[in-house]
Amino acid sequence: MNESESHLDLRQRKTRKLLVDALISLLQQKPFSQLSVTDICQTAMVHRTTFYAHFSDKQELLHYMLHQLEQECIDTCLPQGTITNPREYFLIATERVLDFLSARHTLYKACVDSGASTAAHMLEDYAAQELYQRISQPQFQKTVPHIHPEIAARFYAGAMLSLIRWWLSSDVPVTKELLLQNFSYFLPSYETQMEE
Amino acid sequence: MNESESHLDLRQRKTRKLLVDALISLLQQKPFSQLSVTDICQTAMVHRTTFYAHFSDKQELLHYMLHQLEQECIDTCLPQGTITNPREYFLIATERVLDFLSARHTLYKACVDSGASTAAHMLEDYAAQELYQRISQPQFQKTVPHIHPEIAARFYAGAMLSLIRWWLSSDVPVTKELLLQNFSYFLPSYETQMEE
DNA sequence: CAAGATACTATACAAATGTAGATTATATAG
DNA sequence: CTATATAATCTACATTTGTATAGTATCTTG
Repeated sequence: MNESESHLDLRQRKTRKLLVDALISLLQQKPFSQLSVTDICQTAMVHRTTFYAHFSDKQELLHYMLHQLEQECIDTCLPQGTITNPREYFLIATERVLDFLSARHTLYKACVDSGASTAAHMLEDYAAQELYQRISQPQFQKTVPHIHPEIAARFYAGAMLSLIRWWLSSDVPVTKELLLQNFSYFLPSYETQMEE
Repeated sequence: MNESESHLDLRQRKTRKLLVDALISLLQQKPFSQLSVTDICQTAMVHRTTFYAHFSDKQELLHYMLHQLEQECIDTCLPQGTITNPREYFLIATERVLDFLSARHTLYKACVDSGASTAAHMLEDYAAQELYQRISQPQFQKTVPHIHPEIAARFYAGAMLSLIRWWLSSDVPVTKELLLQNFSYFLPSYETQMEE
């Protein structure tokens, strides 16, 4: 998606950036449901017909914005390189995503309230895809033998994002440290059985 | 939610049922984004002003409909009574939810495509809540000692729904049996360590 | 069953939506 | 730099949305 973006006309990229920035700015003030396409275009200083040349409605703009946010999150938060220790890999990823979304808490909340697919929900599909590639590495597969790698990816991505969504949405029912510590309990240990 | 429904005026329940039925019927033909409130009201034979007396927009009607669907799913699929074997509990629940949603595949797909919160996503919050109550049972807690019960609930609910969503959305990449068998690998075993 | 409450209908209207066609401005390739 | 393609603007219009107000039908309570 990002690479296809770069092949866009300069004018198109400019227009989309203006619209996304306008949306983010307006979401700090009003909930998504109360924003009109007209509002967004006025703030973005883009003609309304131009808007419809890019997006079929405001929902589509929201998804486009979330898509970019997720890409940034994935790039930033998922550890690069070979997985030598799956347990550590998941813990690092979870903590980073938690921090990433916490730092954008206002925007995250606005998206959750918007009734559209939440950032976390869309993130899950991305995260699962990324995890799938990494989980396919032989190093990792040793830790969950006989398991379909995509099933493992979906399982851990879903569990991870579910916990993150819960933690961000609730009013901090437990500390981040406790959450991560509990999460680690469920993770496959490396060549050994669960410790206590 | 359901119990508050029953306290509604007869006329209101009738109107809501007509609107929900109209929505479900129309979703068999067009994607949600192409439905107008006017369309829905014509099909439902309900005046448009009446619609707005119940829901602020079509998204809200969609959520209302999904809410009912989820309630039915929870009631139907989650095993009742005391949990004597957590592993079996999760497996039964997963299989039943899978079957429940499979039987409503057209509607499920339409909701996923609608860009609104998917049924599965909203289901997750419900399922987690329900699981939380059951996981609080001492019988279950023995199997995951020292774990915050709500964290366990969110973890398993997220993982379970993630797999279900994946399985329903993809074009059946694996058999249902393999999915369940793999899922069982991740479940806490009863008073013993992970088997190999 | 009658009275009062309240939900539905009807009409009207301002605002927003989504689209079509013509014109202007700008990016890109040669 | 220039020609060409194409994106953005502008205008106009039919449709939809969301709301306000008044009248009609229906439910519920006593």
